[in-house]
Amino acid sequence: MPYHHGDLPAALLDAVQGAVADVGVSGVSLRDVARRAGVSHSAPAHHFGSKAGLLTAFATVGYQLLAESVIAEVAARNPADAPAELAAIGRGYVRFAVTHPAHFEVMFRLDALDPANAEFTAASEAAHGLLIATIERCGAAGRLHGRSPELVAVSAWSMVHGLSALWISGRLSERITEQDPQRLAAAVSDLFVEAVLPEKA
Amino acid sequence: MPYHHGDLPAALLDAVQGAVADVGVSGVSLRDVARRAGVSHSAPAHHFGSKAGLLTAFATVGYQLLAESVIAEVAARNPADAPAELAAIGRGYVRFAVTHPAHFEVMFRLDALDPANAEFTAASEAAHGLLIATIERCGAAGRLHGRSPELVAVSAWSMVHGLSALWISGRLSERITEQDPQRLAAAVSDLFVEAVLPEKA
DNA sequence: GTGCTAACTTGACAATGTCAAGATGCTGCA
DNA sequence: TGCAGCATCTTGACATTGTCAAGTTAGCAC
Repeated sequence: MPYHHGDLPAALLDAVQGAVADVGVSGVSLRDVARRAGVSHSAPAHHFGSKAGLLTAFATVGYQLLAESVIAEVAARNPADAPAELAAIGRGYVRFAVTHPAHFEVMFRLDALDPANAEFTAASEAAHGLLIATIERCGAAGRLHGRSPELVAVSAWSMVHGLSALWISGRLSERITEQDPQRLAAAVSDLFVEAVLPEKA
Repeated sequence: MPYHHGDLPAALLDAVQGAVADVGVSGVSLRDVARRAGVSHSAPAHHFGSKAGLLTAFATVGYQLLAESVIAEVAARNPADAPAELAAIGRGYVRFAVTHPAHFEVMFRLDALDPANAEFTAASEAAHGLLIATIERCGAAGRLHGRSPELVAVSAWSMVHGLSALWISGRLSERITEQDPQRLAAAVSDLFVEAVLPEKA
């Protein structure tokens, strides 16, 4: 174990993921993260300033992973039109959440983060831009049927965000027969697009 | 300040609300709650067993308030049919969340709660039952248009839950012109009902 | 009044976040 | 090569926290 780690910040962010998975976000401590990375108890604070700084950096990685997941899902589906692309975005959003639950949970614990952090807000903004661009293309294709783009964007975002949050909380899977979150996400996304953005008015 | 408080458990639950509002869920401590109620540092643990016990009791009250808000909204609107009732439930859900953000946040911090608590699960179940009953009545009225009741229930729940969570997080109001969450909730609920449960297929 | 029991306090302990001070080793420059 | 500067990481300390054991107070049945 060399004195200089090589890339301790990255190792610490990995350790956060493990800690969240093991003890939940509320149970994460800087000292536990340090132990997992094999360094002294105050090494995390040296690199990230504070506990909030560490979690904010972890959440920033989360937004980057979210954007990657959405982009990958859209690319894989090669959607025929803008509404199909919106459905793919929904699938990508939920797929990110269920494959990276630790990141997802931390991303929305604003009271444990430093919301003014520039990289954090930039990453959040970038991910949100993907949604807005697709909604605008739905409008350009005449598929909003007179509805406000803002309203459609908020509704779509709320739906996939709520699905992700409820699924991760376990509250949803208790009350439903479908146990595959990906299939559920596809069904919910398709329902929204078919009902709200149909081909004919 | 008498030795016997009268109703210290209720006073402690009130103190939790104030503490969450002031310092966020992550910042709440048993000792701070005790100080706010004017009692010794371990009085909360005496009544609620542990920090998780206190927060679970607070979340249980939250589910009761949620059910009350939903029922009040339905009663106030006197909906003409089951889909209109579903829209009213959506409004009531979001209204609860924005008027009781502290309760709402704690209710879904499963890692800080005792999810096995019987009163907690019962209150959660009761609130959920309101949604399921209305969805079933939508089905009986032929308004599901062949869709699975489960899928419609999950979609509706996800949408209002996501809207509530995003609004409370502040992430939503930054990116939208509508600044009245009640109007936004009404618009989103109506959009869902009009698009997914229209009068004619 | 006299026990009895629930309500609450006091005191202690290990663990935590943060800060100051120190130790270590890389890196550029003579 | 040698050395000065500096980022990296450690050590040690302090106030605060959650929890538990033991003690104190007061309502209440008889």
